[in-house]
Amino acid sequence: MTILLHDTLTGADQPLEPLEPGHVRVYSCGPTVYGPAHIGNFRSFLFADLLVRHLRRSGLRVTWVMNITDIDDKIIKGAKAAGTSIEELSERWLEVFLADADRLRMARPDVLPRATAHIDEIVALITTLLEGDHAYRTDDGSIFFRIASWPMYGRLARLDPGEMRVGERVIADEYAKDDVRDFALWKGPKDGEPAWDTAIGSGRPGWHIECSAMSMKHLGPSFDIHTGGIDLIFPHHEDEIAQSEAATGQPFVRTWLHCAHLQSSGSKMAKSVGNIARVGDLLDAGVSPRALRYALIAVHYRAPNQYSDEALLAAGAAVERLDAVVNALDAYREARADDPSLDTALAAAEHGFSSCLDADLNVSAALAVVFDLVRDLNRRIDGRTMSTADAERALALLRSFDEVLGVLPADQDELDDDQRRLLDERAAARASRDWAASDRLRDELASRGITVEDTRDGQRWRRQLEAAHG
RNA sequence: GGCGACGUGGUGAAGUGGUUCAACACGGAGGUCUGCAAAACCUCUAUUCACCGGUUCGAAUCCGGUCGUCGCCUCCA
Repeated sequence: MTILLHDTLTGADQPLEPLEPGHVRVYSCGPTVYGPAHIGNFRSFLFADLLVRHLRRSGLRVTWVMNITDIDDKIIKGAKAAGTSIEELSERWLEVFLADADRLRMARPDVLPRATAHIDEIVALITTLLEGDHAYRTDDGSIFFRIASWPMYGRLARLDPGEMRVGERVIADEYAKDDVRDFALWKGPKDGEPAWDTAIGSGRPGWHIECSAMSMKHLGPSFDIHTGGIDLIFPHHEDEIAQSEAATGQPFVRTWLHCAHLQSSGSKMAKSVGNIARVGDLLDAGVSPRALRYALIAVHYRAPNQYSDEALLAAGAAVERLDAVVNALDAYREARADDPSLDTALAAAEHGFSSCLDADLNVSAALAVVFDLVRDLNRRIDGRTMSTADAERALALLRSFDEVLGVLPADQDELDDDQRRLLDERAAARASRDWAASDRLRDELASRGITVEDTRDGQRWRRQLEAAHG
């Protein structure tokens, strides 16, 4: 089926038609590594992750690029404050970002290009813009993009350049720009700031130009999908379009995808609002990374996602429901003929799940399909109507869904020797109907993070939903 | 001031003209099963979709208005 995606530029759902059939090129605006990303940032990264995972599960090859901004005002300021070098600071926070991303099970992008490693490409791009008279130099060695040279400016954000209030709240003559709306491609050298000596002079790259340079370097002058948070539409992505298309004369991006904000206590999660939560802090406090991931991806990407402790608890409960059915299917043994009605149910669920995600990544509806299937499977488990092979096929489908969702426990999860011994002892105690010992051992295992349940298939165990166990 | 998104139950949240359209998850109340639990299952938990008009045989879904919320216009995922 056709995959439809809601393009910010046209405001319409567009069928995904990769420039190279079967191969989708995706660029996502990544983090500025000057401190720990908050979970609002991760909502947008995980939305891209969900997209990439769904495309791959749909049989498409995906090249996913996510930039790392490792030079900018905040990093310079942060390094100064911390008394370390810019390289040390950005390296440190890049590691934290990757660790957080791993813990939230974000697929690792195929390329994680860094701005400081692409100075040549940035300089080349700016040179082209200068030659085309789309850019100009100022006395301090800075180079600006000339918005007046690009009539399409404002299309993405639906802003009329003449009506824009840009400049009202900034010092308009700070850089002696021709027009207050013009934006910096290259920032001239300043005392105490890093600078690169290049063909266009000494200085450092502006923020917008790095994304143009790196996306086109790794994905070509035109590529399929560019993602980011809704707050990047203007000016960041607007500027990317202007400078990229002015330089290449080719359409930059086919489909622009923007996710709405993660909200907390009524407004968007942002450092300046002071309502941020961080991955590391939450996990240290015992929040399950799988529950956190679920909470961040379960709402349609274009709708604001209300984050709260309550939402996190609800997400955890939903994940546990999935854990329970996976566990039950795993333990299920029944020597009987296959139930032909199961395949019908599985096929319907597969179709429903894929269709929902095809429709502009409607993950809420896809999850509804999953939970409908879960209820059906639980009924079949209770009724012992499936064969062992049926249960295996059902489990395989749930694991297949999880290729996109990424919230199920790992497949090959094993108890350690100590836990295994306790579980075996408990089985023996139960065989001799020693309930006191059985209950004591159950408590013992619970204190080690293992929940034990008794079923017709014998003891069934699963890990409690905690950070340490994930 | 300009632009954009949106207002569905106790909470989060699907659904954008009619065939279960009020999904799904969480929470809550009962019940079944169980040595006890847990999990699971069953029943119940919005005659109603911000409000007011209109279009239509028919609207949560389309149109107009009102009120309200959020976002962008400035670094920002």
